[in-house]
Amino acid sequence: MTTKTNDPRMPANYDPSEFPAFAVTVDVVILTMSNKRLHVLLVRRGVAPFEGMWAIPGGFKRPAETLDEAAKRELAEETGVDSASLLTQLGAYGDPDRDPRMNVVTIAYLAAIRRVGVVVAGADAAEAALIPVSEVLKGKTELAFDHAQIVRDAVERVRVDLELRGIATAFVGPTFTLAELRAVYEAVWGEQLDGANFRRSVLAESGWVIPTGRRARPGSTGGKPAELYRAGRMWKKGAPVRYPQPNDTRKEHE
Amino acid sequence: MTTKTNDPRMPANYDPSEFPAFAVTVDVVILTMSNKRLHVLLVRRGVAPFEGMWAIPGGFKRPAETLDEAAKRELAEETGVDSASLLTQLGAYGDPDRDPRMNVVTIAYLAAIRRVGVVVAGADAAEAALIPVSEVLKGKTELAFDHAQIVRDAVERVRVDLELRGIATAFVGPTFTLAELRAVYEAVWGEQLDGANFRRSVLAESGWVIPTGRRARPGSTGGKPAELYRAGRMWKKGAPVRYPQPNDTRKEHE
DNA sequence: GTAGTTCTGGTTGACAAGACCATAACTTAC
DNA sequence: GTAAGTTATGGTCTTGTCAACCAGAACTAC
Repeated sequence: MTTKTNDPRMPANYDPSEFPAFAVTVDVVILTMSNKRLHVLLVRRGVAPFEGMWAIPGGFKRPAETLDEAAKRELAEETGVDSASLLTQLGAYGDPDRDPRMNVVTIAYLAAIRRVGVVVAGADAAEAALIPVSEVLKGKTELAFDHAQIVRDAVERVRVDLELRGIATAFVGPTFTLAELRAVYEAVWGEQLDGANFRRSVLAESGWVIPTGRRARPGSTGGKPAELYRAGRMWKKGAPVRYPQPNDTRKEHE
Repeated sequence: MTTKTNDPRMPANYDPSEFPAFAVTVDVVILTMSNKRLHVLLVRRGVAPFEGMWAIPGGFKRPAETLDEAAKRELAEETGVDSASLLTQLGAYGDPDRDPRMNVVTIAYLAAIRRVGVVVAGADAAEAALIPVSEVLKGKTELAFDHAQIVRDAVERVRVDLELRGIATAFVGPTFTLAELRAVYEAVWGEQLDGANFRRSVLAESGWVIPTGRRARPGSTGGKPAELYRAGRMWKKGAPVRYPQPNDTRKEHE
């Protein structure tokens, strides 16, 4: 047992020159849409511990960089993307035994990217792949360390930020149809949204999406070609689309 | 010396046994209501650097404790409160030069307490006091390190969590009147709220506040004695009180 | 007693949002 | 070519929510 929950030698007041040393890593939960489902980029660990298991990419923070810079670097190393449309801090994870080797505090970041270009397997990673988040949430894909919890936290964060800040455009391309945008909401929330009402809500907030005047090519199944939009500036407050609240007054057939 | 801000020998791929060492501190932004205004508990630093300046309390994380435990410990050491009504992680701060002595990554926590009991000046702190947050936000009270930014982030967090999760009961006593609860919202948001509408909104959410049947003593200015409530369980989703949206700015588009 | 203050319940009007329908513009199948 | 299917987009209707406002109740101070 390596746990020393109560170390009697630990003084109540620390001497600044004699602090406990920690390793600090910055890990990034990289989310993207693929095939109408939310996916997370995972790497298969090539080294112990948890060798052979899936994990979210990351690495040690360098002393001369900020946390944001470290996250940006990790994202670029892993995907080749150098400018994420969304990259925010998610939280810190520092349980004593989360890494069996040593004391590690991890700062987790959340990244949303439009499309994964090259998926690079780094030095510690034997393989990299996009895994549906549902597989992770259901526990069908086990992750190393406490990374499953981190992914759960990341998805929950996306769910509320989608409603609160409307970060949906981070998941689609530079131009997109409203159906594509709606697919992001539906994938993250797991709810069907009415196309007409969605359109009205999104367009009501001026400056959120901007029509380009051009039209998309209809899909192979036909249909009226949709107008193409591009992302406007982001919100100041409130969001155009709300998470559907079950109306108790709806008809109760069965 | 342990500070090596730029080590050219740092390889791109780290060896796990040779990671850069960081000090990890856990600092707590302790907020409370006093005299109808939001206050933050600050300590005056007794040691260099920033000796004599105000700072938020905190200390080094111990290897055997979790981050949450560390925050709880710091809060107890500083205030004597052992069970905060609200204690959540706020974010991580790790800019390279935020501490001139060495590489320090700080995990900031946000605590809301009902009343400050004993304010203890610790080993590093010569003095402790409650300062109105407005003084910090306006820059009238300068803080050590990047603590001013941390306080700003904490207040912003409270503003949205008040709406999203209804954490207002964390700031009032075990029993309270609706006017007291309303004062929390008004202090944090800086907006006047209609008493009747506030009451309706709060009571609409069942289980959020529970009437005790007793009545408070009217204040010295008279008035009908208000009913006393106690906090129920917290929310699952949505909040009973929404941030007032100015209706006139809503019809700009078109 | 009257005046002032606070709490509490009621009403109303504007607006937001979901359910649903209708039509337009494309596809493929025949 | 026509018919059928699919998607986008605009419309209507109904319901619920919320802020503004009003009125009365219950206290204190004088």
